[in-house]
Amino acid sequence: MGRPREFEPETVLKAAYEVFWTKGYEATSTRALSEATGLTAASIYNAFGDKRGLFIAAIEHYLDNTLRDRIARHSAVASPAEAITGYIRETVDRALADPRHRGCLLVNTALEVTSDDAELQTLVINETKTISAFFRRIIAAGQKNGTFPAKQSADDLANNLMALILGLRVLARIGADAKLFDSLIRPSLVQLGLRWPNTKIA
Amino acid sequence: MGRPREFEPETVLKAAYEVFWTKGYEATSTRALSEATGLTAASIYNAFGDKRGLFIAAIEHYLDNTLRDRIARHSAVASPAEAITGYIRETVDRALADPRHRGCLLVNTALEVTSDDAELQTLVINETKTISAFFRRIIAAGQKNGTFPAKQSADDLANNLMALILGLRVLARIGADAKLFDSLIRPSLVQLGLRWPNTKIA
DNA sequence: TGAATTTCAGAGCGATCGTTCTAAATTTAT
DNA sequence: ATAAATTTAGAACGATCGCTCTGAAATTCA
Repeated sequence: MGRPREFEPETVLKAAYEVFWTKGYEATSTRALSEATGLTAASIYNAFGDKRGLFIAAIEHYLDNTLRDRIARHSAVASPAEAITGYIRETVDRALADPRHRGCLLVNTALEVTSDDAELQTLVINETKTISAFFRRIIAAGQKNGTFPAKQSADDLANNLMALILGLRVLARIGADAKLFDSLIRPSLVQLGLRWPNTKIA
Repeated sequence: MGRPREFEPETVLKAAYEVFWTKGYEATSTRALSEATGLTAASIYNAFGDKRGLFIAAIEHYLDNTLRDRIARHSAVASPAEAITGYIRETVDRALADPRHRGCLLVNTALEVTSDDAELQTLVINETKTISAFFRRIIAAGQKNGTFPAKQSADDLANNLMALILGLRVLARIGADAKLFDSLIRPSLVQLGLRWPNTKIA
């Protein structure tokens, strides 16, 4: 019944989050979204309700493509040590590879939009919980099999890494370099008994 | 020569950064700034050039009042251990005391405005350097007099703390609680040989 | 006192904002 | 075929945006 949509939701959401990621929520106009997605304003409002609705859908798609995907891949790694260093390595490399220093859409959003938006606030909170839960699982497993020292709780160590990642994302946004990333990561890994080799410059 | 200004620059800048802090740069209208400062649009543009000019002046004033002031006060403390725990304690307490979860204006700005604004980008970068320089001074002194272990470089430890503070500010913005703050801070302090007591709930 | 100078108040500028409307196009169900 | 349903395109809506203009008020130097 009715005329079918002419666009692929995934393509549209990808295009949309790229714009939001680059310019921020407030600075992104609905016209810019029309241009980037190829949809007219009517189609956007028909499918997503309003600008904020598209934003939330786009963020969810972003999280599936980046953060959640990354956690899933590194959760499947056999060694706890490799899971953690691999995850952080990938985060750093991605940050260094982005010439536009866009940081993390989730973190950017957290700071720009959430002050009086409870729904977005919980969305961001839940993702930070997802990150520290990932770290906690790996660390607990590593402590159990003796890879990691067990003097501190897996909870504390995981939250410490999670906050460090958030800080790293802030620094990524303002264009920090490999040397700084390596430096700030090292201490938090040392206490897990891990070495953090310097990032090789491409 | 000419009519004198009727406003106190400090009062105006304070009122301005309160608005920017609460709503973000893009979401703050010049009319909101007029209302908050008590100045007419003409006066604002006369004194600060444009919205961005007022923003930069307001940020500078904010930094003097908060971050730089805090660093100065804790730099003057005799014991390196107290300097560091005191600084972090104050940061956490401030975050917990703000019912509006405004986080840090500097960090909020870093993520919202800087993507293609070189001037603001350097402003933010310089402040992160100020923070880690503060930590580095204290840690180096503590390592020299034997308070802190010297196995890791003061540079790495300082950058680690600085990034942790940035992450903490992100979490403050989305309303994290004392338990999470305590948890994430503890590991980075343990490796300095410091204890981090749980925040007492007021 | 009278130019010169600067600030203030408030209306108003064009541009752009998020959003909606009208109507044509395209489909499914009868 | 035809009715019902939905999506498209593109113009257009009122509101608000950052900013400026006009002219009166307030000061300093002569």
